[in-house]
Amino acid sequence: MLIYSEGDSCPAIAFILSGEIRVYKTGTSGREITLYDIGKGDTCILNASCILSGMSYPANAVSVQEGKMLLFPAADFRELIEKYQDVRNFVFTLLTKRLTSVMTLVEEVAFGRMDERLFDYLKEKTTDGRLDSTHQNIANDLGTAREVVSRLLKDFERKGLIAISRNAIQLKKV
Amino acid sequence: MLIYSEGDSCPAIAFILSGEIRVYKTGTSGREITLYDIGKGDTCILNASCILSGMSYPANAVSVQEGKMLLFPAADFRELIEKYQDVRNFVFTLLTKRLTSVMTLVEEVAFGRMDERLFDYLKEKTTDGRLDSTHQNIANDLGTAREVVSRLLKDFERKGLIAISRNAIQLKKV
DNA sequence: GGCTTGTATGTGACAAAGTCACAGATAAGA
DNA sequence: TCTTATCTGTGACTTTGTCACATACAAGCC
Repeated sequence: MLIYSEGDSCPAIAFILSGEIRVYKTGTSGREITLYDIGKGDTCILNASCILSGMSYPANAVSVQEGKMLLFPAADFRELIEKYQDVRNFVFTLLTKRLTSVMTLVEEVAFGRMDERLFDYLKEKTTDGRLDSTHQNIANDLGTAREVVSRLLKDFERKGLIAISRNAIQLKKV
Repeated sequence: MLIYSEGDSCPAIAFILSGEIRVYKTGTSGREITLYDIGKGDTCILNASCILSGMSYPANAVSVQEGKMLLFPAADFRELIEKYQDVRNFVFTLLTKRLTSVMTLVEEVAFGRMDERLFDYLKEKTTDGRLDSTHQNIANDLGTAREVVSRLLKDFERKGLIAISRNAIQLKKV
């Protein structure tokens, strides 16, 4: 489900109680790239920063896994920020973490090789050696084309690193 | 002059009085990409956020044009933040702007065509239709290789869009 | 002037990644 | 079983990045 689109204003700040949200950018050709995921216990900090700076939401957010979130009205959140130092520190820290992680993403996209990025992705996203996803979804996370993912995965399979089946990839043990 | 390297800690926050600073990332192959520039009146917000979150500097910063900056000790800055709402708003807003601009950079690097990015760069960096820079410096800003910039500029020249000379590019009027 | 040295630019050949077009394969329902 | 939608595979071609090397230009020195 779509939660925010680029250019939206933020009437409230969301604290994620369960589920998972993907924050991503879209290119003209229809390709997508995931900026980061937010899950249980996280706050959509982009939300917070929009509220505090009065700017509009600069990306898209969509729920990957259904879940619940607490929506805290913008005005009340501003009050919290004014009153409690801990809240301020929490927000500053999270904002810095996101800025840092997005900077690292720039580096990876600009200089990283696709095969390495894909393999790292598999290692990270896999649970018990298994990832249930389509090549298209993987491509949307990495910011590349579906065909590129399909080709590289086929290479990995030929090298005996993984096993491919429809909607799933099995990472083989070394 | 190198100001910060990736992993440095931040003992103070810098307010730029004159000159210009380039914040960039480096890849393993030696290629570079500029994340953003900061100039007169700007604050190195990455600095601020490191101070407030206790993290280390996640990029490199180097002075492009010599100038002066006011260094404000970290502890004093923390006090300022606690006392004045205006300072907090200033920091939140700047942090959000940077996060937004770096997100946009991800989009450009992931989906943009190099010829378009280069031409936009020329239009932006040019003063009175002239840019004094080497192909290598341009490549370092855009996150590509020198050869790519040289080739594309040659194409532009053949199309009559620019004139190339050593250390300078002249943008022709349409 | 010519010579040397360093920096900047040009270019061909090849590798990696993205685009386009289409062929099969598989799953889900009617 | 048949139809339809989704997912995956692949060849041909373009764009971008890498490597190797050839010029070209500027500045200082003899």
